[in-house]
Amino acid sequence: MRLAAKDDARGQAIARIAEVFRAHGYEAASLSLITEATGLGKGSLYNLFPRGKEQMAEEVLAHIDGWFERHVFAPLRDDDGGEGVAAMFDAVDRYFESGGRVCLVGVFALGSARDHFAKALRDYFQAWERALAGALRKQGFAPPEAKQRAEDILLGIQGALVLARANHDTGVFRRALKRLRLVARQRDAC
Amino acid sequence: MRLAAKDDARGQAIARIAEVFRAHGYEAASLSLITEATGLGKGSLYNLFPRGKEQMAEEVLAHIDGWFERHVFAPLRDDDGGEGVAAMFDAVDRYFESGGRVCLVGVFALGSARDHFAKALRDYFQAWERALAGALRKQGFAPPEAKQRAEDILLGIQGALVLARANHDTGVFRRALKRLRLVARQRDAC
DNA sequence: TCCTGTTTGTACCAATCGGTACAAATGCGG
DNA sequence: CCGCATTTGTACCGATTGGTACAAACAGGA
Repeated sequence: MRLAAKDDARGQAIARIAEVFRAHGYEAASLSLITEATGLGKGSLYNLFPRGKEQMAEEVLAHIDGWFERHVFAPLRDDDGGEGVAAMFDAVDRYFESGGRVCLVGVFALGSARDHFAKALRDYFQAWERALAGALRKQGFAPPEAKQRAEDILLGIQGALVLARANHDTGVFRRALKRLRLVARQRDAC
Repeated sequence: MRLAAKDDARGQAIARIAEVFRAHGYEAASLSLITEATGLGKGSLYNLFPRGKEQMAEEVLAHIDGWFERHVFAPLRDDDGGEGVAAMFDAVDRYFESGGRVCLVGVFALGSARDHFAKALRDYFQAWERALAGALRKQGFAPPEAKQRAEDILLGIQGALVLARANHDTGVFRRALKRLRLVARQRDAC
């Protein structure tokens, strides 16, 4: 098999595995679920990821981090006008399917897998918060204010995902996102 | 054993089991973990909870719901001045140990256990939101505004718990709670 | 003190867990 | 078309899963 094809297979597998982890958490994502979701047997799975489930989770986290780096963090950092923040909200809305999809990093953070992947989880949220705070500063917010608002926005997104999933209602997420867009713009919003 | 003593044993067991579910989620909370945490063997466990893990989770959820009903929802409903909302924030801060303890209902909501306990999860958040919205209306907020702010406060608490746990930092939770207290009071806050 | 119903520890169950071994199937370079 | 390395399916491993069976230990009432 060509190298590019192998990378393709890896990429597809990682995407499928990510959805299993997202829906079930780390511990409950059994190899049989992963086998079913990917169509790959144990042989293939352990050929692609010799260190097993742990490596799968690491690569899934790296994959997500890469996606956010490309579609969220980088646009925020390269932002000159105010369109970086707006782009972030658009990307977030698409990524989480307006609250129908949950945050894998949040799922890992709440479970007992947190300790094992502590660094990745922390890095993800910190990178996000720093990029967002930077963009808010460029919009004229004072540094402490920008940092506080960035934190509030991240926290609002995560909370909205929890409530949306608990209530089987994506409306919560959509309303929250609309309000958080204002928090990032208006000087007098909370 | 006297009936009161049996109820005592049940109560203690439920509290211990709750912490296991809280720390590990539903699927990953194995009977051996529960045995260890409670000091009760399988015999005792299945004597107290004949339907096994499922029943334990149900009773844990009911126990939590009862606690919030007594310490949060009822004070909110009986509120005449503004002290009901303040009491809620105090109770929440204590209960979640300033972000050091996670929300079991949130953990269940994010995991695959959500579908099995869907009603309990939904009821918990809806009861909370309604009680809080009612208290906010009594403080003079228009009904839609009160509902929106209640939702934002719940969502903020859940999000703060996720971030606090991901970052190993209870500061996020404390800052969020301070800000949310303002959201419940100030007319011009977001 | 005996009797009876409850509580508890232990052995056991089939099923599944994550992971390994390895031979057969596969695909590519020559 | 051949030879060789990679990829894959399958059988298997010990450990652990949630749950059951049941006899021994225990309790309180008479």
